[in-house]
Amino acid sequence: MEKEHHELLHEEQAMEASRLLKAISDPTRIRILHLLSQEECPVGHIAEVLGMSQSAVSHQLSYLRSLRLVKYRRDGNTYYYTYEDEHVIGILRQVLDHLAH
Amino acid sequence: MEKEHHELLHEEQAMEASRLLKAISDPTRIRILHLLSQEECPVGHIAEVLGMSQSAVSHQLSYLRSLRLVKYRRDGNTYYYTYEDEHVIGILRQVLDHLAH
DNA sequence: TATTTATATGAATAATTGTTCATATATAGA
DNA sequence: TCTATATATGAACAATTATTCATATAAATA
Repeated sequence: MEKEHHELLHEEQAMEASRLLKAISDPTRIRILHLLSQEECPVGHIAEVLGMSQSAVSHQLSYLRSLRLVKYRRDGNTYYYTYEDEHVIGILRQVLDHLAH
Repeated sequence: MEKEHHELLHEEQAMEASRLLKAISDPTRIRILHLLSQEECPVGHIAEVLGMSQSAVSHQLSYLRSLRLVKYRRDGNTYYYTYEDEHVIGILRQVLDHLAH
C-alpha cells in the first residue's frame, strides 16, 4: 500500500539548519570563512585584510568557534585560525559559484 | 612565475551570498521551502501545516518570491506555490542531510 | 450587486544581531 | 618586574528582521 508520503521537517531540525545557515549568512563571516578556506590566518591579519576592527573580527571568530566551524592553534601571542568543517566550506563555495553563474 | 595566489572575495560578492543565505536561514522559510520541495501548495495549506498565521506565511512567501526562490500560479482565489530555484533547494537539502549525519 | 473566500500588503512592535568601546588576559621581551 | 603585543570578552547601542494586526484586493458565488 503506497501512501503518498511527504517527509515532515520538524521544527527542531529546521532550527538546527537555521543556526548553521545563519552562521554562514553574514557578509563578514562569509569573507572570514572564504579567507580561511585558503590559508591559516592570525586574527590581526584577517582584520587587516577585511578592513575591520580586531574586536569585531574576534567576536565573529568566537561565534564561528562556538559552532565548530573554525578552530585555532596558538603560538605565543598569535592565534592562527583555520576552518574546521569541510562540508560547510563546500556549501559556501557552492553558493559563491552559483552566484558567479 | 607562480605567485601564491589567494582569490579575494569582494564585499559585493559576499553581500550577494549573504542575501541568498539569509533567505534560507530562517526556520519558517526553511520549513516552507522544504515543504515546497515536495509538493505544490496553496498558501492556506502551508499556514495550516506549519501552524502559522496566513499573514506571516504570505509575508515570507513574498520575500522568497522577491529573490525568485519560489513562484506561484493562480487558480481563482487560490495561489499555488512551488519552488523556483532547484540549486538552492539542493543546497538546503545538503544542509539538512549534513545535520542528520 | 452583496457576500464570502483566499491571499496580499502596510504599519507597528518585539526580538535578534553586528559593531563599537572599554577592559581583561596572557605571552614575550626589555 | 614593567611594558608591549595579540587577542578575548562584556556591555551598550544601532540596525535588521519576523510576526501581528488591520485592511485591501480580486475572484467566486449567492
